[in-house]
Amino acid sequence: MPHLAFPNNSCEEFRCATHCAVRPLAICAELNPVEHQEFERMAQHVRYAPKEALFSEDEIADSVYSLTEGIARLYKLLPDGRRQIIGFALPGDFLGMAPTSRYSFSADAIGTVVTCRFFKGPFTRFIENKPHMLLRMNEFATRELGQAQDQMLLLGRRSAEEKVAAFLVGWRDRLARVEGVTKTVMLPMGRQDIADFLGLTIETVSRTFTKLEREKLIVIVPDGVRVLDPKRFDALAAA
Amino acid sequence: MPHLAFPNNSCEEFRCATHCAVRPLAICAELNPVEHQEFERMAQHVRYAPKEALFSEDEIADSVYSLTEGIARLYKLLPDGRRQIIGFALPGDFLGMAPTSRYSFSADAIGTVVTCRFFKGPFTRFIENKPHMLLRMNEFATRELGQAQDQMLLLGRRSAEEKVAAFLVGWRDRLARVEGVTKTVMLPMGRQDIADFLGLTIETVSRTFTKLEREKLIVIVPDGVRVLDPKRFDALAAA
DNA sequence: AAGACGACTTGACACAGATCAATGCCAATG
DNA sequence: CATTGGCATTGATCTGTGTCAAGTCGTCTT
Repeated sequence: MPHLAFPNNSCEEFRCATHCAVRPLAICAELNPVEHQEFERMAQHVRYAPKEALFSEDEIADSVYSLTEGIARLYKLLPDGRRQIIGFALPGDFLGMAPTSRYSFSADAIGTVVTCRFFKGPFTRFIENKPHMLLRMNEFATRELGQAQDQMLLLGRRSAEEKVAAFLVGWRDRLARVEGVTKTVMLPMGRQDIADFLGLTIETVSRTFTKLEREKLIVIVPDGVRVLDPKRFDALAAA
Repeated sequence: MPHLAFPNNSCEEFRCATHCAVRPLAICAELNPVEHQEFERMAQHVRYAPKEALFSEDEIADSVYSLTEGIARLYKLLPDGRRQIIGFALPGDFLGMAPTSRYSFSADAIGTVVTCRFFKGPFTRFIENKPHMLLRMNEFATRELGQAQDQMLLLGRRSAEEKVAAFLVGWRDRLARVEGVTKTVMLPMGRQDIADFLGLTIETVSRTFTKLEREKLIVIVPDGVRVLDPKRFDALAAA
């Protein structure tokens, strides 16, 4: 089970300020030292085992989370069990804001995950008189909304091959923000997760990977793919 | 061409404070009188003819908009012309926030539309030291994000019949917020718009309407549908 | 009133992707 | 080292929705 660049070493016993590798990306990036200390005091650092739930749809949304290590899958279910993954959360991502008092989706760990957890009451009191923090939350929400809109275009109007190509390009670019640029794209999630993210079946995802490999656009490696022809590949993802 | 309850009467010559029917729903609902007066001074009240663009994807995003009358369609295009409608904006909705300096989607009027337009510079300066305004923007963004996630589930995992039923139920409930509860659901958008919203073709949408009518769930009327069996209908939309 | 136009509906057929079923692969386990 | 169980792949077939092509209906134009 791969953890990408987010290893298993223990986190709880350190102050976030001194170790948190993704701080510049996270919601708390712009806090001054004194604010950050107060923020830290509100935080619980929580570790989750692979497949463990951070929270589930329809539960009372009492907490928000800043993901610091690992990757989470965010999804919604239909009553009959059909699943739509609405996103994968990376270190630095902020989770748990809901339009109602209950979570509007479920989140669980892929591999090991570590979060900073904040109870909503103290968190709300902390931010509500800090305009720069509110602006940052707005930035995060707006970026997520943009991603959601891109995904609607993908789900509604792209072919299976375009979906897979666009997914790999988008994932590669998001990984680059936390891992730096790499030649092979790590895929910590399974084929079923990719299928449920792209609105396809696992078989179609598998066939499409194979097809892209036959066409010499990618090579499939354990836990990832290597992109052979980034030019042609980006073109396929955009079209 | 229907305008629902948002008639064509001129708006520009009134102050928003004295006439704006959707003020309680809008971004500016919680401003105190003095703030609101300043806010008003920054606003241009702009009227758009049917099919006219408010703004287009990739343009420099110099303004934000509060929709006060009429309905707008928000969409993204692929290079080959495939279109995905990412939402329909109703009075009270707030448009134009983008994750970059350019609009991430296009918006144009369905029927006649009136907006309050704000240039981004003054708008940002106005809100950046008003926590209650920033909180309200967060609420709006979070609500929109929730809608986008529901739509991903719809696009990725629902059948054509479920898509159409869920669309009608969702639209009916959103209309109820501005128009009040009605027995017949007005549909100011055309079949092609509905198709591009649901990730279907116009033919499939048309056939599905006909099928729902044959099954005595709805009656198709000019510019809308009447829901006959709300119980059974809501069930279909949820499942 | 006749024509033209745009929006919608309907039918026949095609195909991308789903479904069903078998097989392969490998890591964990006793 | 054989067995198990979880993924992933591949093949054969089916089907929901797309595509193509007529139609219908209502409204606007002249």
